[in-house]
Amino acid sequence: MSDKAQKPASNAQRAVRQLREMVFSGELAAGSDHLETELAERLGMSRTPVREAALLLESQGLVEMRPRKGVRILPVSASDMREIYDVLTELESLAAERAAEAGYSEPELAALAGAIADMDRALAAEDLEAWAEADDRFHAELVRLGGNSRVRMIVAMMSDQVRRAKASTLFVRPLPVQSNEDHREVFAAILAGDPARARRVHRDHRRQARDVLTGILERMRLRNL
Amino acid sequence: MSDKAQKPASNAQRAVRQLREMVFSGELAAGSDHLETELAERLGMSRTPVREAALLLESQGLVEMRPRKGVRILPVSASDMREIYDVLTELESLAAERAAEAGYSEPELAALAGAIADMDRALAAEDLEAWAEADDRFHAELVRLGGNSRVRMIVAMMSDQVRRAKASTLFVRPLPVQSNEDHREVFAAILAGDPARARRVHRDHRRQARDVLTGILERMRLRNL
DNA sequence: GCGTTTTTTTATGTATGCATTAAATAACAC
DNA sequence: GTGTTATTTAATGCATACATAAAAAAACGC
Repeated sequence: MSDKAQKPASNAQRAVRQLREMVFSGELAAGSDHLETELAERLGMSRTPVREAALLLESQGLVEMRPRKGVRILPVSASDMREIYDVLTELESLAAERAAEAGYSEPELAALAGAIADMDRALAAEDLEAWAEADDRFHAELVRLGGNSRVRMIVAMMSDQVRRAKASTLFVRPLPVQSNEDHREVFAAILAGDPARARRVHRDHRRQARDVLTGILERMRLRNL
Repeated sequence: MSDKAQKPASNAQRAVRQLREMVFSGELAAGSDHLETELAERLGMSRTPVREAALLLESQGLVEMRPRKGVRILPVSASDMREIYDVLTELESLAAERAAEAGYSEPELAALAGAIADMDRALAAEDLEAWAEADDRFHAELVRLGGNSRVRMIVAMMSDQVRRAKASTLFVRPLPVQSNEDHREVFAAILAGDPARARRVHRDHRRQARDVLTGILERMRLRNL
């Protein structure tokens, strides 16, 4: 059903993928600079595809290219996080509303229900990594159901930007019990075909998340993300 | 106060600017394909900076690069337009809300008021071009006042995508009398510090615009944008 | 003629070379 | 030693060369 990459895939594409991985894993630390030549060597290719990849990542807000300093991995501050969450809140709420309007049948919402179930399981087992993974899945699926490809793209972009910060704060946050409640309610509203409720609930859910996360970030400002 | 580009500006930047112009002016028609070499020649530079520019424009959704077909200028369909307006509606409404929360003083809102005045003038003179320009200015300023740099970027991106379509439909649309009313009301709500009203009014305004525009596009589907 | 295979053409993706210029270092005056 | 100027170093931005692969054209079999 899902064959990701059968074809060779260009070096530039590989560079994008690998650089993203390196940023998310922290192998390229936030705030650090890296010369094009250095990155090219590390990826085993010439500067050209690396440069193209860096340009793309720059347009996505993950890095910044400065004339002589190299590629800088952009840190994410608390105020960045607030901005990003505000965007996510608006666009995901829209997606929730649209999903509720679309009148999906229960089987069509299976993926969403699956993500919720996984989050419950993960929460019970106190497996935060698994919870975070299922949470991502829930939000991605919600946006997919919203049926707006531009919303999907923008949300993916913004999610990338918070991914690092989320990972670092995951174990500092309170157990996301309320979160699971919220997700269930969004799901119920979509299934019931109640757009206004879906929007409102999801909106409040995201606002909540934003405040928790930015609060933590402000408190632990020592280390950059 | 505002010096755009004193320094030489790289070829790649020039390529971005010029290609954008060419797309907006229709010199590069929607749906048409252009080889990198051809564009490079037209811009008087080598393929490298042209390619970088095209890559950027691709990430902004203006063009698409297909392996052997060249750079394709993406057409904007009615359903694209609906997607884009939905995004604009959400994010600009947020900006309006935040602007109202910020409690700007009247002088700080001068640019916004200026845009509204210009729109009134243009409307009275039935100068639609001038009206469209002032309308753009109003929306850009509103988003600036919202104070979220990511919202600003995304809105700018989406606005670019509709710019061509707006130009083509400008003279088919009814005179935007209601539009001016709406803008004045959004302004009043911001000045009065009433976030909920600013959001609601702007939201309705955008929805309205979306329906008008997509309606027209669906009716005149003959020519691509 | 028409379908198939071979050859040719050509656009891209990538590597590489090089001029430019910013930064760093050294030289120097005092 | 410190502030200034000259020199060196090195990273980028761009041009260019080239291998690859896809499409177009030609050759061919029947």
